[in-house]
Order: sequence, then structure tokens, then C-alpha cells
Amino acid sequence: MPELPEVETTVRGLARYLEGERLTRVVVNRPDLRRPFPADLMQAMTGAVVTGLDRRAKYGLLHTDRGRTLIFHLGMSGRWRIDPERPDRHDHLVLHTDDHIFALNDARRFGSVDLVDRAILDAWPPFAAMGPEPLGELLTPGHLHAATRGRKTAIKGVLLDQRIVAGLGNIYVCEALFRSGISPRRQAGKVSRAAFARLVPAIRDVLHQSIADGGSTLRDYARPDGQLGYFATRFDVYGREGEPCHRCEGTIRRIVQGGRSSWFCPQCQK
DNA sequence: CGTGTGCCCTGACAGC
DNA sequence: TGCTGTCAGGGCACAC
Repeated sequence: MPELPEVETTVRGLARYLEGERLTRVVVNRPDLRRPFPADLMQAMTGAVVTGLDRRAKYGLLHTDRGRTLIFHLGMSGRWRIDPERPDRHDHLVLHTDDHIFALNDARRFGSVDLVDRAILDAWPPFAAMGPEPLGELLTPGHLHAATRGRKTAIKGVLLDQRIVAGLGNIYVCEALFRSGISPRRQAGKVSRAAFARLVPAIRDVLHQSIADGGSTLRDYARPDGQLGYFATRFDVYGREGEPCHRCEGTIRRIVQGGRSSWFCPQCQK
């Protein structure tokens, strides 16, 4: 379930093995995920040295000494398998260094791989339109307040809009709204400044806690079976329909908004 | 422009 | 043991 914390954990895990290493072999088993891989992917990456890794929203960035950056998105089911014991039919792209093997595995194939000049990364169309990072200082209550004035649509959907804030997914929007006492159904334009002042730290806290958890299981992430270290603490609302609220005597409900599930406590969240 | 819908693809799981 | 239906971390192309 790659949301921002999982991408962050993945990037950190890859960095431990890849930073400063030369890619000795690049194998493309299937040349497309959501869209075709860059035609020159193999040529561009074979022999390149990985100079560093980064994350932008839910994208992972793999910088090379050739001035080009490989950008991956894990979609719904993507993950990197380090030193897999055996190949898997969904290992679409495989990178080799002298000491390790890294397989980009994505069963549902909603992910992507792109190659962009590092100098113009910010102008890459998916990045150019993005709002601030949820963990960066540009995400403020004032930003969300200004961005939502006059919007009649529900706050839930606005928070999933990467142009408003870049990197939140369904799980953490649900969890952050619960923590800040805001109903996912609330009209975005009617959410008060005070409510946003609760929401911003709630977003930061839940993401930081999840990243810390991913970090604590980094050892597991690097296991040959490729298990990722997901947010292991119990969610307050996500996936908990019909179960008791952790804060009151109420029961968690599930509704569908924009074709996706929202879980919330009708008593705690107004 | 803002808003809502449907689709991309495969696998896991529940229920019969 | 199988079948069938439902649902899933995301993002984008469309239609109004």
C-alpha cells in the first residue's frame, strides 16, 4: 500500500544499497506500466552511478551521474524487491549493481517509470502542477484555507487532490481528518481556519508516525522476500467499518466519495 | 474553471 | 475444490 510513508521508507531503503553504486546491468522484462517506459531507459541507466535518492509526493527519484533522474511511482501495488530469491512475473524492471539486485515489482501495473533531466525536474508536468509537500513548511493552515474558499466539494476529495497538497492518499486523509475532528463530508469551503489549524499538525503527525514505523521495519523491507514495512500500528478509522471509535462510544462508518471509501466517526467528526 | 464518473490491471478474500 | 462477486494504497481522461 504505497502512500507517502511507504515511498519514503522505500527510498531510504534503496538509498542504503544504491547510493554511490554503479548500475552494471539494467533488464526490462516488460516495457510498460501505466505508460510505456522511456525508450532509452536501458541505455541511459546502464553504467550510470546512482548519486542519490529523493522523494517528491508519492514519487521516488533516483539521481544519476549523467544528469538524468529515474522517477518511479508505485501506484497501488508497486514495490522494490531487494535481492529476490527467485524472479517474479511482475518484476518489470530489474537493476543490478556489483553486489545487489533491485526488482521493481507491480502486479496491478498502475505505477510508472520516467526519465527526466535533473535540471528541469520541477518543470516535469506531474511535478509542475503539484501543491506543497505535506511535511514541508509550505503546507500551512493558511494555504489550505485559501485554496478551499468557495469550493463546494467535500474536504475529503480536496485533500486527495495533489494540486492542493502533494502526497496524501486515502489512508492518511481518513486518519488525519479523524484526528482533527473534521467530517470527510464537510464542504471544503466551509472548513474553518481553526479546523485547518488542527488538520495540518494531524497530517504531519500521522505521516511522521508511519514513517517512523516503516523505518523501524527497514530490516524487514530489505529481506529477500521483499516484504515492505508498512504502518503497523492500528488505524483509528481506515478499514474499521462497524468497529468502535477509539475516542467515543460511537461506531466507525464507511461511505463512498468519488468512488473511494471514506471511514470516519460520525460523532467525533463534524 | 470546478465537479463528477469511469477506467486502467491483477490479486486477495468472502460467500456460496 | 472451485466458482463469482467485491474491493483495493492512485491518477488521469473525459463529459458536462
